[in-house]
Formats: sequence, C-alpha cells, structure tokens
Amino acid sequence: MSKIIGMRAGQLAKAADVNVETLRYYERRGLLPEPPRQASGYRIYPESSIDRLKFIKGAQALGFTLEEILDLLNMRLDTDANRTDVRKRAREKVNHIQEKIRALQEMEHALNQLISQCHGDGSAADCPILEAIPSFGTKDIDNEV
Amino acid sequence: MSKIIGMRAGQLAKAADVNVETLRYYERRGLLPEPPRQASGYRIYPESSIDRLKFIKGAQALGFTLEEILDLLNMRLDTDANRTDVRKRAREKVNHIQEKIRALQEMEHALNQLISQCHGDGSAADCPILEAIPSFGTKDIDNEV
DNA sequence: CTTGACTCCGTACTATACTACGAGGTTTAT
DNA sequence: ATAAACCTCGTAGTATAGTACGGAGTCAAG
Repeated sequence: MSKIIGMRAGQLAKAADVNVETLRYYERRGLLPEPPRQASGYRIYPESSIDRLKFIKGAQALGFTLEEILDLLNMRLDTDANRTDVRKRAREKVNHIQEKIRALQEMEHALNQLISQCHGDGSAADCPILEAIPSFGTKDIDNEV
Repeated sequence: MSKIIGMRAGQLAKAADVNVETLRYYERRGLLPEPPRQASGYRIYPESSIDRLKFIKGAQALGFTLEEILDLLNMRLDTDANRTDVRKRAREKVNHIQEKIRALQEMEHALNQLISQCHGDGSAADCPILEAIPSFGTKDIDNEV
C-alpha cells in the first residue's frame, strides 16, 4: 500500500505560519492552486505550497496586493501571451520594483541622517526626520505592478 | 491687510492627489496635524502638508501601515524618549527597511531570470518565476517596523 | 445678492484581506 | 470503539484604510 505524499491543511498552515482559513481564502482567490483531495475530501498539499505561501507573504510585506501577486505568480502560466509579452510585463514589474527599492533607500538614508544628527543622550525634541528628507515622496510610487 | 498664507482642503487634496475626506481621516489618525482654522472654521494647510502626504503615500506603497508611518513621523517628536532611544529605534527601522530592500532585490533578480530564460517569441508556457526563486521568501519579512 | 463651488461635521458605506463560527464528517491514538 | 483532534463547507464577522452622503454654513463671481 502506497500512501499519498503531502500534507494536510493544518500542517501546511503551521509550516507557512498562516491561518488554516487563509488557505481556503487563497484558493478562492486563485493564489493557491486547488490541491488534490483524499477520498474523504481532505486537501493534500505538496511541499512546494510552503514556498508559495512564503512568497505571497513576502510580497505582501513589500506592498504588493494579492491581485498583483497573482499576476506575478501567473506570469509563466499565461499561455495566451507570447514570450515577447511576458518579457515586456516582467520588465515593467522590474521597473516598479526598482522604484520601490529606490524609495526604500531614500528612507534608509533619511533614517541614517536622523541617527547621525541625533547624537548625544539629551532630549529627542530636535531630531528631524521628514525635514531630513525633502526629496522623499516627490516621485510617484503607486501600486500598479 | 495681510492675508494668512496657506491652502484649503480641496487645494491640498488636489496637490497631493488624495481625496478630501482622506485629509480628515488622516487628521483623526494623527498622521496630519490639525491645521489652523479660519474664522469660518475652514482649515488652512501649510505648503509642507503636500510633502507629508506624499511621504505617507510613498511609505504605504512600500508596505508600511498607517500605524507604522505614524511611528516614523513622530520619531522626532517623542520628547519623552531620549536620543539614545531614538537612535535605537531608528536602527531597528533601518534593519527592517534593509530586509525589504533585500527581498525586493531577490524579486528583481527572479524577474530578470524570467526575462532572460523566456527568450524567443513562442508560447510563455514554460517560463518560470516561482521556480526561478527557490530562495525567495525563506526569510521572514513581517510588517513590524 | 444670489448662485455655484467649496467646506464643515457626523455617520455610514465600501474594498481588501483575512478570521471566526458552527454543524457535520474523518482520522488517529488509546 | 470512542474521544480528541482534524477537516469540510457556507457564511458571517473583523481590521485597516479609505470613500461617500447629506444637511448646513461660507466664499467669490457676476
């Protein structure tokens, strides 16, 4: 008797540090493909689901919406699109990501300014942050991927 | 007769590309300081409000919550905290930002992989993305600032 | 001196992304 | 074989971040 390899909802949820309900939610949203079922109806997830969930969580923390993440994940599956299209869309996403990186670097720089300007151990009343970064936020960073 | 310099809600909203209602919402949340009022009760915003709003919008697009942004903005105003504390908190935020940058760079790398692997002009069926980034998402990036 | 655009306020509604609930069936350890 | 633990589903509730509404007051142009 060969046992089907894979994990159940609870195990996956624990491994990826998400709520079990979130798995169903992502399945509905198309972020997590419908896994095979046991005779009982129980879902059996492959190990790779853990990485997929971590990818989703990571991308979210970077300001991508589930919609955008879906788009990222499905890029390779869009068989209607030809490779020229995929490359074009990928390049757009790269640009968008570079914008985000640039903005984060400005923020990092501003905080480092704050750290160096805010020396000694007195009151913090005069330590600036927004003032340290007049350039930040002047370029539009929207969430379009 | 000297006129009070500043802009009204509608002008600020337009300049910063946000909804007028959002201004009131941010005011309630403490993200936008309560501006002075005209005799009529109309708010008069200083020019600097535009930058503040753009900062907020930019930070949001990078995955920061309003709560976290408030924390960033108020860092310099926390007169209870001493400079040693502010520096410590700023360093934590810098680390967090560096994590985000690193993750975005991985994503960028993965997309560039996709672009180079997905050459020619045939079907996009076999162009990978998640597969191109086995390492992505293995390190936790939560939203704690 | 009126008309239209703008602003005020409280409150209610919406979208996104979960998260919980409850009734019932399944699996597993004792 | 039975109880604890787990899973199924639809549906309902929550948190965050706006966004809209509507009645009333204000301001500027004609």
